[in-house]
Amino acid sequence: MTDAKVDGRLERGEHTRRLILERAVDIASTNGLEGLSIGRLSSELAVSKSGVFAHFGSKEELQLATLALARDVFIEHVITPALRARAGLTRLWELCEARLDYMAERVFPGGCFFSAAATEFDSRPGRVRDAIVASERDLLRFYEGIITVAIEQGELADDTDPALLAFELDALTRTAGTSSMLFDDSVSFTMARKAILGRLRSAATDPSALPKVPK
Amino acid sequence: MTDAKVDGRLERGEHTRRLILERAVDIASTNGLEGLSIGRLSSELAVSKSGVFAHFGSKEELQLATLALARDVFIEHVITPALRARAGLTRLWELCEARLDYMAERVFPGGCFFSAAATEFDSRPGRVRDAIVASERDLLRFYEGIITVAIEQGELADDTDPALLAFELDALTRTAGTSSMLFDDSVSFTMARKAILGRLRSAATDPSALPKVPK
DNA sequence: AAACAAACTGACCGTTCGTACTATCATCTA
DNA sequence: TAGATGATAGTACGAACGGTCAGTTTGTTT
Repeated sequence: MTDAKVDGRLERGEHTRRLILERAVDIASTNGLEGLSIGRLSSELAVSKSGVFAHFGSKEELQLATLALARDVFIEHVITPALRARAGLTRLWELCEARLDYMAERVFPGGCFFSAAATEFDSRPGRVRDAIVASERDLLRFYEGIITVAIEQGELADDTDPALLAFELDALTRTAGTSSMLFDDSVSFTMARKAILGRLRSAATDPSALPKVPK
Repeated sequence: MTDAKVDGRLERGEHTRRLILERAVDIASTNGLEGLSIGRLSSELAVSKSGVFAHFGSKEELQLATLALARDVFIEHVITPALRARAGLTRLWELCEARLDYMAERVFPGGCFFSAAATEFDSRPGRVRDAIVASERDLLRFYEGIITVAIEQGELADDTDPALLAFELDALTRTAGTSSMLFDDSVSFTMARKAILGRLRSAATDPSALPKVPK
């Protein structure tokens, strides 16, 4: 972001900041953003508590920074792969697949970071909540944009409601993630894939453009 | 449960226990089961901390008792109304409606208690998690049982997969709840209703038996 | 080598956490 | 009315919390 880099290498401060945040996302993914504590971070990283604290100035700022890193990771694992696919229905399906894979891969040890953060802060005002809301809204908008293109390209039926379809695909994917954590199995992913494919085929003008629904 | 009642009235101990737990579910619904603290409970209720503590013996036991009360409330607002409806497709639709209503009514100030608890504990072993898993499994089984009856009654297509349809309906409903909290609006419920009706009509042998999909 | 700023440490503050132990209180029975 | 029993209060504990601050280390610049 800033001029923190000096010929490709991170400054000292920026380096430990990264170390702290990488551990922070792991802790927060299992213990929640509120369960994330500066003391635990410092002891696990063998860094003084005040050293950790100095990087952020407040716990809220630490939470926001943690959220920002998690967002970067999400973009890298989900958004970017989708953008590599051909615009329209292909990209939509790739987005669903990439997000399911990202959840199955356990990129964060505690499951999808944003699903956890969203339910944790959905009834608690503040800047952290605002940031989460913005992220979730962006994600839904991203779905909707892709769906709109698919409609314009004639791949999805004219009467498809982009916001509604986005909601449905998001719900199925999101729930698959938490269910797989809760029940500690992967059948949720299989079901989500079936459900998503079924829904897309029912909205597609040419269902054969999509992978077959697995039995 | 036990002989705590004496001719219809609660014993002294059982009475304050209720008071404590009723406040506990409210706090936990917004702050999480881990964010629930004995100290806060005691100060808000003007009861000594040790007085609160004595009822449960440990925080974990308090969490389990809170969960049990939340479960009772859920059953009262969702399961019981569904059971009043005619078995089969009617009951299935009533279950979805009742659960959406229960979320829209904000029975708990922090949104659906179980959705929050599930994501909070989905990666944290212990008795609390076990209890949550059991509840969620019971709920899915309840869906599946109703779906199976609807198939047997010829209301849903023979090739309907009960577990898959249960997963889909649960996902749409659950996500509507957290989305409505997060975005602070009610369009999520409208979308969930549309999506659920659309899905049920596609699986129903006689779609006209279901309410019309609202525009 | 001196100077300087940024990074980091260690000790400490006040508060709250869960939990323990003992004493007091209310209620019912003998 | 005396005693027993269970419910609640009071106090204290060690640990962890977020946060402060003065001082030391480190790396760069001159």
